[in-house]
Amino acid sequence: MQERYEPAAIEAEARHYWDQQHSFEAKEDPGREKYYCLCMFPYPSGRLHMGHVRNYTIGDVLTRFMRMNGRNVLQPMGWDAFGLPAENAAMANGVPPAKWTLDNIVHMKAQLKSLGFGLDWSRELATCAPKYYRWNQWLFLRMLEKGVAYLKTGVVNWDPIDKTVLANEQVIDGRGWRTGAIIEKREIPMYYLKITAYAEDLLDALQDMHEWPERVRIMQANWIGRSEGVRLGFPHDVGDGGVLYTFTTRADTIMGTTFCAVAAEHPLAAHAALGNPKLTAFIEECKRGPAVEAELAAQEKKGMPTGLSARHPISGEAIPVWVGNYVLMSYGDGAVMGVPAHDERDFEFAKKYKLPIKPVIDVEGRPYSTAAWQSWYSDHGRCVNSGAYDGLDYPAAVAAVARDLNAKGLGEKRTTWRLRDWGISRQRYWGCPIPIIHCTGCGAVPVPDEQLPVVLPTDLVPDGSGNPLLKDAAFLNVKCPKCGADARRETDTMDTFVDSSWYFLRFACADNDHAMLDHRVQYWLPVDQYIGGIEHAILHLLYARFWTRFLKDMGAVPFKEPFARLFTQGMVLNEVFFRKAESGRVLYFNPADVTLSADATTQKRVAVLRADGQEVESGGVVTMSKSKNNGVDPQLLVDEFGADTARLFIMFAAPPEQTLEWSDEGVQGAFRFIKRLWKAVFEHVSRGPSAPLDKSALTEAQRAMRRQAHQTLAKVTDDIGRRRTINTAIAAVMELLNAVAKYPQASAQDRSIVNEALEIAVLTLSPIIPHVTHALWRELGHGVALIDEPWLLVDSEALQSATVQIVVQVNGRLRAHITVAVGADDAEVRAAALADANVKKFSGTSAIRKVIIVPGKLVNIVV
RNA sequence: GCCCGAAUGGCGGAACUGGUAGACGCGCCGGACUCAAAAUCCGGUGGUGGUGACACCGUGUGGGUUCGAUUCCCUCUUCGGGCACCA
Repeated sequence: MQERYEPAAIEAEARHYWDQQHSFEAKEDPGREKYYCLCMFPYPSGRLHMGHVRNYTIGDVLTRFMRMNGRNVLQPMGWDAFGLPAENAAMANGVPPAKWTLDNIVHMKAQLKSLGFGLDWSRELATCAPKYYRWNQWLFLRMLEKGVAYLKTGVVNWDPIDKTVLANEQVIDGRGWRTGAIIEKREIPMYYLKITAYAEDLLDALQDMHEWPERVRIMQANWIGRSEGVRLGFPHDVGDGGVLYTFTTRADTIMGTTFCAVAAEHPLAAHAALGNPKLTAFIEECKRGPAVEAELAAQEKKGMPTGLSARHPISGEAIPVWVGNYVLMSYGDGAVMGVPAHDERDFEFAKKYKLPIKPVIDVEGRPYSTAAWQSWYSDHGRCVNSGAYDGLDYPAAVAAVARDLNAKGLGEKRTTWRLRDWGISRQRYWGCPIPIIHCTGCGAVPVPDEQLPVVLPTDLVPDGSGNPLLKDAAFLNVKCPKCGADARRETDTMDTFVDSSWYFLRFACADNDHAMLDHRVQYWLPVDQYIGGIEHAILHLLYARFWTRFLKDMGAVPFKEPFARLFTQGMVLNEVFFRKAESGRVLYFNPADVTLSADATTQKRVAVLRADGQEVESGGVVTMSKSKNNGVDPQLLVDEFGADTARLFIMFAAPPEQTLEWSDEGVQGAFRFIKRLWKAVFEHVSRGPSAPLDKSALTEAQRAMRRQAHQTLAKVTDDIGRRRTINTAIAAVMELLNAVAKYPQASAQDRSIVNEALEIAVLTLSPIIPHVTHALWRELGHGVALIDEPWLLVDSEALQSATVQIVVQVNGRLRAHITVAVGADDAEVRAAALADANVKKFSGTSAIRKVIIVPGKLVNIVV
């Protein structure tokens, strides 16, 4: 065995072995239990970043672990290859998005291979390939047939200079990122998918998904946002008269209503604006406002009276109608009843515009003052100042109000959802074409199945001025499939979330050119373990759940939940550095090109771009991403220390579920540990083979060493298999190796014990650092490659111990440790604790009031 | 603004079901080896007081429950993720 640890040669050799053996090519085998482990596929942005390495290492650890535990594993990989960055790169470099994307895939695939991930590359897919996206188109047509896909107008960001639609990300402070032009909003026709039809099932099913993190289930439930409340109507005489409908979950506060507020897009607002230039201007201002909900909600609440009023449905009192910039047209009926006394937003609004505040709920007699908002004002309580409802509690009051409204034909109990239908039309080139043909005679005609796929041209280069497909005659001009007349292709493409809503199914049958899915889906799916960033907790995962439900309804798959178990890895963060040009355009600089120092006089931190010596601004510590240019290339680590060190380091840095702020301090430690492991095995095998262990003749020291080895095996098995805390698994093996290094080897039996401990260390580390352990396992004298070995079993005999240490507290404070026999009864433990000198000192002469004994662990003496 | 998380030594983190706070690693300090350095090995390392045994303080803030709270409840602060066209 070679004395020096040389990662480059060792890693190449191990990878060569796995390639030769086709170790990771998965085969359907109905006789074996399958394990489908999937990491969210990457966007091919150019190079891997640490977030990718973290994600794929977690997946690889679990895959290799399950494989050694006897499962037939599948771990595939593909590319989420459509999207905006390719168009941006095209504009910057003049290269077609297709070429840029495919080049990136080549590079990133080589990087993934160099990290030793056990991926089945025979199933590789890219969403930008016609053989993949034709099935997007095919399924979209099925959705159209079933009315699940439909056409409706939607609002987009319009850049008036570039005459193009911008993504939310491309709008910075209300201006276009390239032009600096003030962004307008436009309404255009778009295709929507009726995810709301599945809202109830998507919500209810979450309750049984115990293998998903609770926080994800809570986030999805809140996103779907089921609200039980009352729809209530305020009759009015505007126009020919009508009813202004609002929705509330607090019908018990109905008698506290002092105004109504409608969205700027509400018909009543439009009516009131006629001949009212000030209101017209306000409505225009609201409509111009931000499209993004976060900005909308954060902006100052503004309103303006319409001059109209409606009648309170119970009291008949006149209620003024306002336009409010915080009212969303997309939720409920686009109008709210204003109860300032019991809703914080309404309170703020009423204060600002001097509207009356009328308390109608008494919360356990707590005082009410209109001077300032108190947190309990929105709590449930009993109705007061509410006429017939006085004295009723929340459920009784809501029921009574609903009943009364029902009798008047002005409302009823209703369930409202926050979830909206999914708009999938994008006015972009680099995406999956929507298979529709526009004919002046026949309208929007679906492309017939036999003409699929509608192939996206790959040689166009966008220039920022609109969708290049609009200028591509060969793509644009077609004959109408219905009447044969000259017609025009739809140039909108699909949201890239469509691509990622079913790729996990396609890995089962990526080679099938005749059908979207086939029988192999039934063997491999659902995904046993899905792993990806917490940032996908809502959108991607919800869309995939919806898509799978549609496929089930079609009879294409036999299940409705695609991911049996979900693991959400924490984000890898890094500082962002940027400069803002006068045009408003923002340029990001990679942290690797920035030098930090402290200003000599002010001691304030200064960030300087090395290339030009000029200052850059810091944008805080955020997720590593292409768009913020704050990724760290893992290749630097792989080149310097090898893939095993890179993998070990990122797994040891933090628990996989936790956010990780990037720092490479500690990489040396990971490298040092692998070297120590190598050296330990080297020294052991240099002394020649060790004899089989004789378990019947062990000294106490030998027993202790064995106990630690098997405790470590048990801990690693549990940490990887159940807890998914790979960091603590590594720490446990480090402790074992420390103990082995200190263990005196006097006899042949000692050598056998060390041999066993080293085997446990090498095998348990193998999912994490597969290359070096592959080599070490062979050096330890095994003929079978480590990848094909079964996981080791804990020897329960080795875990046994005659005594146990117990902690003794006096009044909850640690005062002593005592050692007692395993299985000692409470009286013995109590006597031993009370006999301890330090315990006597602290309990003194005071009477013992209570003794709490936790068997095998702790004694607390209360005096 | 709303929803979801997080906060523990100089740093990353451990403490799994309410029971020894700081495992493991980094860094730092001291020592061995070396002409020297690197590498490696050994020892120390939360703060304060004490020669010492040891004692007191200590898990973002303020409160609460408990024999006992990093862990449970309430409040606030800061940071991160999401908010429907970034993926």
